[in-house]
Amino acid sequence: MTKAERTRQLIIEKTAPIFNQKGYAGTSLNDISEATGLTRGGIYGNFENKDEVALAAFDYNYGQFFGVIRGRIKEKSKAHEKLQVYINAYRHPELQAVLQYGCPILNTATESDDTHPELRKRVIAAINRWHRGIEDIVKEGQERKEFRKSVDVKEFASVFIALIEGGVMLVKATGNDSHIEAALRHAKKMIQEIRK
Amino acid sequence: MTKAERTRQLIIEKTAPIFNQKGYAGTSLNDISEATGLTRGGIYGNFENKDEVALAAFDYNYGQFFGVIRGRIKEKSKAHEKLQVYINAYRHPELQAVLQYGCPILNTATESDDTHPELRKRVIAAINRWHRGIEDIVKEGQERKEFRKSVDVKEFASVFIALIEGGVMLVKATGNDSHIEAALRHAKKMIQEIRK
DNA sequence: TATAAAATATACCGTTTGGTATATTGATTT
DNA sequence: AAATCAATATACCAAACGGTATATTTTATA
Repeated sequence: MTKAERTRQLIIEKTAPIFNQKGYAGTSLNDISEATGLTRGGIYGNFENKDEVALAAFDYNYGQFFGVIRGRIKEKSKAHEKLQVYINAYRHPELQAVLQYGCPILNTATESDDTHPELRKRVIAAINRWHRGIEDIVKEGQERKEFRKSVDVKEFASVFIALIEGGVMLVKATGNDSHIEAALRHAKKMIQEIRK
Repeated sequence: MTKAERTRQLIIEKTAPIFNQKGYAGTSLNDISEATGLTRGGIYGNFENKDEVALAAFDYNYGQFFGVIRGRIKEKSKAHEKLQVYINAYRHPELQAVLQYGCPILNTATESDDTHPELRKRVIAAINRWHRGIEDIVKEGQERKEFRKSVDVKEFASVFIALIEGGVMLVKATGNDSHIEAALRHAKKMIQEIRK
């Protein structure tokens, strides 16, 4: 790992939380400079422009989140336990840093959908992978006869994600935990209801 | 209505969609100037600063949305029909303009929660009023013996809102209608399930 | 250890930012 | 129609913006 590669990584790690907190438009090069302890030269020697930093930061945030999730899912054998991982994620200590300023997918989605096509592409890819991940778990559950065959897999995944993201929005905005607790409790019920 | 009052209203109406599209940090005074056809003088003669314009714009967007919703709810007599109004809102032509760039509550919530306390206050107030509105409908349904007494009213409202907002996020980000269709279909099922 | 190459700091660029003092226009009243 | 006052345009400000050319430092190679 060369010096530049390490610096690039440092820039990503230090700015990722800032982009998640302040958004793309709200994060300035001064913010980036301050957070990394590097001057403009150090940043532009490793990234072409602010866009590239933002894209890499989103990828990092996304990767952090699903890295932990994937790891926890692998520990589980039953499909309903794997789905449950997403429900427990909100309270998982390893994810506190990433989720401190809200879900990066939610935050980046709402900012980029009408303003930043490149960032939006990444968001779409992230959502699709998350969606497919849930689909796969449900399908697996169906094949093992753990879940009913009648479940509409895609529909389940959409509702499951919408619930979680909606709950995150409500709790981050209001500071009132009861919102996400309600959403997650409902998601749990959904899992129970598709079990045979 | 004085000239200044009309101008103030014009500024709000013209900038409200822009703030919803580009966000607070992403909307510049040039944007405001362009959209209204006014120069800086005309804007700062009617608003103290950019913050005031943004706050007024949010209130306007919020008011537009719930104005239409409230009107439609009044037309309905049964509680389950009133809840259904929220589900149909997404496709209501009168709301197309407001929802064109996404839900203002969702957009403003994700941007302001860690950056803009004043804006966040408005968002919280909006969410609370929405939440209470749903609570009241469900309570009314319980009193008329249309809904089960066992329903946790607050919990129902949180899940209902989370579903809708999560669905809006997914459809706006991906452009794939199936997400919100799934979320709204599920919300409809939730209404059916609390009916006696 | 001298030298070449890579990585970062410095100092700057033009543009855009939010905001203001003042001149000018438009409306209202006498 | 003149005078007055409210409302908007003009012209400007300092600061912050994203970005770049070049000097300097740090690292790796010979």
